[in-house]
Amino acid sequence: MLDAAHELLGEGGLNALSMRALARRLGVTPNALYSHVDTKASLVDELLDDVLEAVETPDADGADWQAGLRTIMTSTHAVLLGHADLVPQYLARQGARGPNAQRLGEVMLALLGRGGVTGGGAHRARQALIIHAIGSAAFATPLPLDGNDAVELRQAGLIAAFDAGLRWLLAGIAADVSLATLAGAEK
Amino acid sequence: MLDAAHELLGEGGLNALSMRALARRLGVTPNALYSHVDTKASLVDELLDDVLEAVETPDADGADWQAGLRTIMTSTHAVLLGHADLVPQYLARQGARGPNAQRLGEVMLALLGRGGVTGGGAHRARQALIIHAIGSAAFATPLPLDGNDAVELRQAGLIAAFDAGLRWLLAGIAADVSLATLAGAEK
DNA sequence: CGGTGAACTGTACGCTGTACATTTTACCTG
DNA sequence: CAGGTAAAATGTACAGCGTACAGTTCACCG
Repeated sequence: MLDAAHELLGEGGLNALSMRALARRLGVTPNALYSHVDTKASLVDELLDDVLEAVETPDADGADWQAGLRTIMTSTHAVLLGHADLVPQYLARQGARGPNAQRLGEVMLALLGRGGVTGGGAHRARQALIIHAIGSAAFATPLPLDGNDAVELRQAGLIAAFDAGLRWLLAGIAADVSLATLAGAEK
Repeated sequence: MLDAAHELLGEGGLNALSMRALARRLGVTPNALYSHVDTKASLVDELLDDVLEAVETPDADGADWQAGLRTIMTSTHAVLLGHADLVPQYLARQGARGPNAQRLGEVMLALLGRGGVTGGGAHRARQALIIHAIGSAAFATPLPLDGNDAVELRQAGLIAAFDAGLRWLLAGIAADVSLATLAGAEK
């Protein structure tokens, strides 16, 4: 059933994913779906988290924590770009409901911790990174009226902007750590 | 009519804003609305841009361009927080359709230019800042199931995270300018 | 006074999510 | 193999949605 839902989403976007269309595809009456799913919103939540399974998680114990974060955020961004319809929903859900999202969040915290970012600072840093990744993907959602070629051109620029923003954020986070270290050394 | 739409939005969120409900409030049949508005989506677009009128625009020729950007982004963030329902839509629209949004975007470019950020770099910087502001607001959208007190507590943390991210971005943007200046001096 | 355009109405279509009571199906236990 | 039980699917139904279409009212201007 989730498979069929993903198919519909891929073929006709979020508009094509109605309970009735999904039931039709499965050769079943619409209400049968409610034996497997509480509500349409929760269905979308599941789809949302499914998508994140494709995100590439770096080894949390690797050498360079910043590179690790860059990998995970870039991969998240790329994956979300492939599911533009879902992204606005995602932000409103704080991107943190399903198990996959949770796993990614924990890897991020671990990486930050290995860089010396802990406690409230780590949560703030993680949130800024998440917002940047999801927000950038949402920004790339093609408007219905744009042509296909125009879309691709725009996407190249958007990816460059994503990359620049990601570097700024990571640099800022790392700089804060240095500051804290210096302040600690002074004591 | 836009006033009535804003009222509905304020009272019952996006769910309460249906063409039929709006018509009811105006004492009119639903179809009468289509003499004033192309489609519901375009109505929402207008509402969206209306909201941005409240954003505080600093003097683009003021002393400190970074402070100016901080003001405009913080104000945007605060304004959007008051209209949580609209924010996800906003991101998907690239927040750049209406005249108010356009005006804000130009002020941002002007401020960046005064800091020596120009060309493609300025567009990337602006985009990162916009994404951060809108994305942070979207992240703060209260989930239906949360209690009111829990929401307010969370919002305090979210605003702190917004602030931290904003500083990181600005610092990164400013640092890039210094680098470019140094590189230019070397030539 | 006649005409023109905007505003509005009534009717209608096809779609949405989902509640309720009922029936079919699959499986486990005695 | 028989009987019970729980999951799954069904038919019917409701209230709502956005909006297309054709026709009417009405204010205003030449």
